[in-house]
Amino acid sequence: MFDASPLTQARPLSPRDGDVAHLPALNGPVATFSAGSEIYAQGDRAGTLYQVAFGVVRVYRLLADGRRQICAFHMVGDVFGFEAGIARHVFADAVTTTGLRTIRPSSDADLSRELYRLAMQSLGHAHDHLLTVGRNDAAGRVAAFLLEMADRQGTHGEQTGRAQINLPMSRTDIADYLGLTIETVSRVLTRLKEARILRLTSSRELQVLRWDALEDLTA
Amino acid sequence: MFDASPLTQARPLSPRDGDVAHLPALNGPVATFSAGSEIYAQGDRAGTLYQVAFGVVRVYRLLADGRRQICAFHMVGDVFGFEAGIARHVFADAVTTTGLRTIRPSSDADLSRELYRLAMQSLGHAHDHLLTVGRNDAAGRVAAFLLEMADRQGTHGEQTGRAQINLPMSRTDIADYLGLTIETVSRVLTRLKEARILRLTSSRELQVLRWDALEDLTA
DNA sequence: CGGTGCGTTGAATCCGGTCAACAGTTGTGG
DNA sequence: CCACAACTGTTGACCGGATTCAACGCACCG
Repeated sequence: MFDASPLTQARPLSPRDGDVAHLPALNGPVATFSAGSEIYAQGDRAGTLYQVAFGVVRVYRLLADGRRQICAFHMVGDVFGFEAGIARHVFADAVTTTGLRTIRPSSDADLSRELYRLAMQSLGHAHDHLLTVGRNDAAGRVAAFLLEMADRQGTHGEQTGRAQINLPMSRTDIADYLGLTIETVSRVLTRLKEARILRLTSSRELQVLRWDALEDLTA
Repeated sequence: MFDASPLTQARPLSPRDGDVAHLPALNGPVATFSAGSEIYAQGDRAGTLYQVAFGVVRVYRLLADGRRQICAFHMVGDVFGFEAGIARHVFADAVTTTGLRTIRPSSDADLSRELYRLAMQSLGHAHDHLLTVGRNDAAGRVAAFLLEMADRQGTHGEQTGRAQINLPMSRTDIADYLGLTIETVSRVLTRLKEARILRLTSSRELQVLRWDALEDLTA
């Protein structure tokens, strides 16, 4: 459809760019959260940062009528919990059973430098995500989502067999991440299946048959 | 056309405490950019931060086919230019004639602490903006945009006469900020006029007659 | 078994996009 | 000064994609 010019790379910058942060917290104790349990809520006192040891976390904002916008999914190694002020202005809870290490920002120069870099990665991701939500149709958003998940699982571009992606989150979560409805997400996935771009091995697991086709969809 | 008012931005939703930053750069020289001129481009080497002395800046991402998503408008006092890595992954250029002071991040602890806070404000704004783009219809997005502009100009909630909002940017800019088309933006504005919620004094200036109605639209 | 949560599929509706024409403003040059 | 072009913004008609509403399949679990 469109050829991606080298300048305008729409590809999300993978959080693995600087790979998993080597933070002091990596040695700390791991707190376990069961699927669906709250990590923090809007209005809570901010300050603590978290690093995902295992599992998946969703960070989101809510509207009064229940509409939800998921800002990001956080997976192994990711650090989240950055806030501008004294209070949380987003919610965070565990998608699956999740282990977290807490980080208390110290005055250590090297540490805060590293945390700054990680926070800027969050900002970069937010910008990327804004682009996909604001300027892609339903198919493009789902494609972008799948490519992001593949990146995170290190299976992006792998040949058949290794091209497995598993989705730890529900259709509702995906829809709320992409600004769509669950029905639309479902329909796009079946259309991608019918177009031989994906193979849906189960509702939470799929195979990518044609990466290039997926990338074309994100335009 | 753009008066540099004292800018007492009292944010109702997100607690954006401590407005204009008191940064050392405030005393530095101001570089002037004419309307439309580029400040930096995607791929440029990152590192420099900027503070707006006067005027308006748009920060955006581009797709290969020209589609654009504006991430943020920056006005007097705002600091922008934060990046995760060594290279820019967004574009920035002047909407109107704009003056900028440059900030080179030093090792000063207090400065970096302040810059960290400002960077986190950018992250918070990105999350807010993602919510409006992802979970609001056209009217809700335009309403959210107008409320944001009013906040920035310190006219939010003011009675008739002071309820003037001026829009330094074109309809195209607004559309690319909200993930809409210029036609839709225009239609929403005329509908808001017909509903006696706004009064359009000119294409770049309007009056808010009913703030509550605007806020209801954002749901 | 029936209940519940999750996902898929279908049909009808509607909102926003697309295409097109037109109006208002600014700027340029004869 | 006027004529014209170029740009920006508005409005209309039509269309299509995403939502809405609804039914159904399926796995899991009491």
